This record gives sequence, structure tokens and C-alpha cells, in this order.
Amino acid sequence: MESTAVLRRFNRTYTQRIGALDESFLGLGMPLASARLLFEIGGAQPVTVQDLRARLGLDSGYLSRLLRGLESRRLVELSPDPADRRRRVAALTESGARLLTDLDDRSDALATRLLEPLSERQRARLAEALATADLLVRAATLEFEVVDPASPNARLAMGHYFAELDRRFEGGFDPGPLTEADLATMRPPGGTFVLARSDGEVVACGGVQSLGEGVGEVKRMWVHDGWRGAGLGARMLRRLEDDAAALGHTVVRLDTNATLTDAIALYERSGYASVARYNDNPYAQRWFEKPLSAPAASTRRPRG
Amino acid sequence: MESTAVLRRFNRTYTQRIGALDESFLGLGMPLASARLLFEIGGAQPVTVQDLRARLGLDSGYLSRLLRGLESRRLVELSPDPADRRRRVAALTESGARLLTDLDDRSDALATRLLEPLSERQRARLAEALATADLLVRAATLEFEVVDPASPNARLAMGHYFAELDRRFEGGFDPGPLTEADLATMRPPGGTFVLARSDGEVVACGGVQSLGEGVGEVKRMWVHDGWRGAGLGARMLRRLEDDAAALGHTVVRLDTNATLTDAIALYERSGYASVARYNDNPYAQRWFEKPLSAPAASTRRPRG
DNA sequence: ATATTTGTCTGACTAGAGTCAGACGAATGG
DNA sequence: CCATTCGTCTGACTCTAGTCAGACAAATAT
Repeated sequence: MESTAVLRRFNRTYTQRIGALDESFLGLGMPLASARLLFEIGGAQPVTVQDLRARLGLDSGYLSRLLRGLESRRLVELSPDPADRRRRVAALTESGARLLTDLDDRSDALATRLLEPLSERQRARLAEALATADLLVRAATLEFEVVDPASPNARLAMGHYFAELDRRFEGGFDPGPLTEADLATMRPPGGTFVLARSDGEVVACGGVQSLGEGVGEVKRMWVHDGWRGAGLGARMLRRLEDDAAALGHTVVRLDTNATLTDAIALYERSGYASVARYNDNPYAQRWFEKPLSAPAASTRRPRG
Repeated sequence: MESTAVLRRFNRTYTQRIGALDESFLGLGMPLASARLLFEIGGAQPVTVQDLRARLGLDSGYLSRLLRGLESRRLVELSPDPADRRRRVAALTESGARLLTDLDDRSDALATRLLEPLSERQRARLAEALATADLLVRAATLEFEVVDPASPNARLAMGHYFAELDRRFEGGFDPGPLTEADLATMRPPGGTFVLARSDGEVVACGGVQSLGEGVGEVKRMWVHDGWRGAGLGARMLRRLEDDAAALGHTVVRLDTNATLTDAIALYERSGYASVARYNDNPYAQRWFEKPLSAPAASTRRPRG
């Protein structure tokens, strides 16, 4: 069966069998929107109203009303943010925390009840299938965005990248201090820096810098551990190539360490050819290059 | 991760990423409830209002209003059922059919858009995972029900069963006429007949008859082809054993044909032991028996 | 210091989705 | 043929989940 058909069939099954149950149960005693709000507040304790609005995608007036509802039932407490007294931060009260645990238990009980008719083996199969689907659905709905390499999220992502290299290289890895000059290479006109985020969490990154007339270099490409197997590396690489082409590069290079076999496999799969050493990076043992086709100025859409 | 946790995580991902998109798109131009109703009418053309109510689980007043809405927009036509003029049957008009195609296309486009960022391979992986999840979620939400073996659905199920035997036995299979006496064996006090249904469709069946003081026999056990691999056979067998025990039997027997290797494997997995021929069924080559533990009168819950 | 922007809140609406209590004609059981 | 049941419809509600237009105070820009 075609994959769109499978998706649509599943969608029907799902909304009929699970969605409906979920909504009727979860909300028991309170509207669904309030319950969701409570969950969201409980997730990352003191959270600003602004944050909640962004995460739940609610109208400010509506959210305000919902909050006041929870406040009047003494489930949450709002107080001005000392750092910016226009902002208000929400936190659960004790009874709010208790209710949240309660809702959580109820949701758990519902899930258990739903799975109950299945055998242990089938439950495991279902869990595996859902985990796969979860990963891929998240991957399909990722957001790529160009950010300044000096922004907090970009620094965070590069931090993950360096930490991973340090773990994987035999003698460890020392990036040295992250200088402003270094960051500046990944800004226009010759460079760029791209993040992939899911639910606000940074899950992948990558940069491009210019090596001179028409030559770009892919740098700092990293994918979150929990996101391996979703083709994120390939998508990020494609995205960086597209961006490099848009910046006027006609060829991209990259270097890598011989221990990063998965990355090397990705480069080879993606049409990169081994070339001779083109820099003096002491951590690099392999160098690659790939010609870029010129971006079709008007028809080109950013992929991924 | 525990399977309930996986289910819950998936649930969140799903409602956030797909559910929301779906609802906003599908309904474009009309409320979701109307769109769903249109889909349902389009599914099995002339359909009674009663049927729609059952399938969508709607209040009769509400459904009536929704139907009138569609009728006033000339999307459906209602006419009294000639067989019972209290009933009304709904059918799409031409423009209704056109709109349905339109909604269908839109839904398809949405699914395609959602899958677009994934590679061919990942799409296939996702489709496989969703198909597995679909099967298991459906299996988990099946409804078992005791019905009279002479009821239309029971006859239908046994028809499937006989047809399958006819396909699988080398020399074919001739059940002979389905006599009232034969059916009566699968009624209380000593017998029963159980159906499993999903979305109204019969997907499995099985019966028990009495072979005399305390001995029950499992008969006519059948599982729909599309439902293999969901453990439905094992669940039906367990259910029949429970019911047999509740009817006072202390042991169950069954016979089977040597070509039905999957069934034989199921019996052996389920604790059945080979015994000598106990009947003169010309199609049987293997005979099995299993002792039943007495039902704990109060604590016993029907399983599955 | 003043104007503008930002973050939150209030009031006044709307649409969707559904519930509940009957009304009414058609079918059915005795 | 009469009472009851069944299938559908109408009217009068309710609750959720929003939207939109301001109001107002705190922060920031000029």
C-alpha cells in the first residue's frame, strides 16, 4: 500500500480508537485545554506566560483566562517575574502538583487498559512500531532555521558537537576557545549556520564557511543521539549544500576523523569523493569534496 | 522504555503534529463533524440514518441537524426507506460526491506534504511501522461478543471459515447444509458462539459445543486473513476456554486437519496435548485436549 | 522625559459540538 | 384496532475553544 494511504488509514484508526478515549479521560473534571495547560506548566516548573503561549500556540487573552481559571481553583500561582515585571511566571501549587500526578496516573491507566488485551510480545511489537513512527513523524515535522552562530542555541548545539567528538576520539578533542573570529566565518556573505529544532529542542546543526572563491566547507555537523536513524544527517547535509550553492559556492569540501565511520558513510552515500588533505586540521584524516549544481534561481525551494 | 510510556509519548507527538494539521485542513470550508459525516455517507452509498448514528456515535438530534445542513447545501439527499418508512436513507448528490473527492484529495495532499521531507526509505519504514501499529491498535480495541450461531453475522463468519477450509484442504471441503440441529449445539446450556468485530466487520469467530458431562469442544474457529499476526487466534481460543469453563466444562477438546499447521502450532503453544481420535470427522487428522481450571466465580473476568 | 513597544489582562463576541426533553408519524405485538 | 415501540426531527439549552479590540502598566528607545 502506498505510504500516504497507510498514513491516512492509521489516522482514522487512531482518532477513532485512541484520540477519543484520550480526550474523554484526560479531561475528566476539567476541560482539555486546562489539562494541557497544567501539563505544560508542570513540565518545566516556573515558566513564563509568554512561554506557555508559544508552546501551546494559544491566544493571549484565552490563555490569560485559562490561567485565571486554574488560579481561582488554587492549582497554579502566578507572580511577576523579578527580571521583567511585565512578565508573569506560573508555578504549580501543591494541589496543582497533586492533580497533575492524578491526571498522569489516569492517562497511564488508560494506556495500560488499551494495551491490556495484547500479549506481552504484541505489546513489545506495538511499542517498537510506535517508537519508530514517533521518530519519523517528528523527523518529518522538523523545523530547520538559519541562526547566528553566536546565538545561545547555536552555541549549545556546537557544545554538543564538541562533547561528542571528545567522547569518540581516542585522545579526546579540544576545540579551544570559541572565538568571535571563528564564529564570524559561519555568517554571510560566505557562510551560514543552520539549526534543526523539534519542540524547541535543538536536535541537529551544521555550518558552512567559505574557503575562497566558490569553495564552501561544511563544518560542525552534528545530530542528536536520540535522532539517529531518521535521516537527519542526510537532510542537514543537503540543506547545507543548498545554502552553500545559494551563497555562490560551486563546490563544498569537508574533513573528518577516521573514527567517524557513520559520517564517512553518509558523505560517500551523498556523492562526496575523497580528496587530498586541503587543511592542517590535526584531527582530520579524511577529506571530501562534492561539486554543487548551480541553484535554479527561481524554481529552487529549500529542501527539508 | 515501557510500552505505556511509548504509547503516551507517541500520543503527544501525534496529536501535536498530525491531528492538528488534519483537523484544520480536512474541514476547510465546513465543520469537521459535517466532513466526517460526508465521508461516512460516501463510504457505503445508500446508508440509513440509523447506521450513521451507530457508526459515528452521534446523538440523533445532532445528526439530524447535521444532515439537514448537508441537505440544504444539496450535498446529500434523504429519502424514506421503502422497506420501513420510518427510516431514512442518505445518499450523496453529484455535488456531494464531487466535494467528497475534493476533501479526499486535500487529505491526500496533506499526507503527502507531511511525508515529503522523508526519504523514500524512511517513508517505507514509517508506512511499515504505522501498518503494524494500526493492526495492533485495532486488535487491542476489538469487541468480542456472544451471539446466536444462527444470526446473520455468525453465519457469515462460518461461511468464511468453510471457504477457507475449502481453499486449504487438498481435496476441498464440503460442510454440507448448515442444519438447525448443528447450530443448536453451539447454544446454552452446553455451548456458545463468539464473534470478534472491528468497525462492525466480522474478523474472527469460534464456537463451543458439549461432548457430554464436563467435556467441551472448540469448533469453527476462524480468523480473518488481514488479521493474522495480531494474536487474535490465541485470544479467541482463550476466550472460548473461559466461556467453556463458565459453562461447566472441565476439559476442552478439538480436532483439526494436518494441513492447518499454524492452527496446530497455536494449540500446542496454548497448552493442548495430542490425544487419540475421539470422533469420526473425516477431515480430522489430529485431536487435542486441554484441562480447564475452574472459573473463580467472583474474581473471574472475561479476558479479551 | 516622552514615545513606543512589550506582556498581560478584560470585555464582548462567535462557531462548533453536543445534550436533553419532547413531538410525531410509521411499524408491530397482542 | 389499540397500545407500544421505533426512527427521526425540533426547540431550547450548554460547554469548549477560540477570536478580536482595546486597556493598562512595565520596559526600552530616542
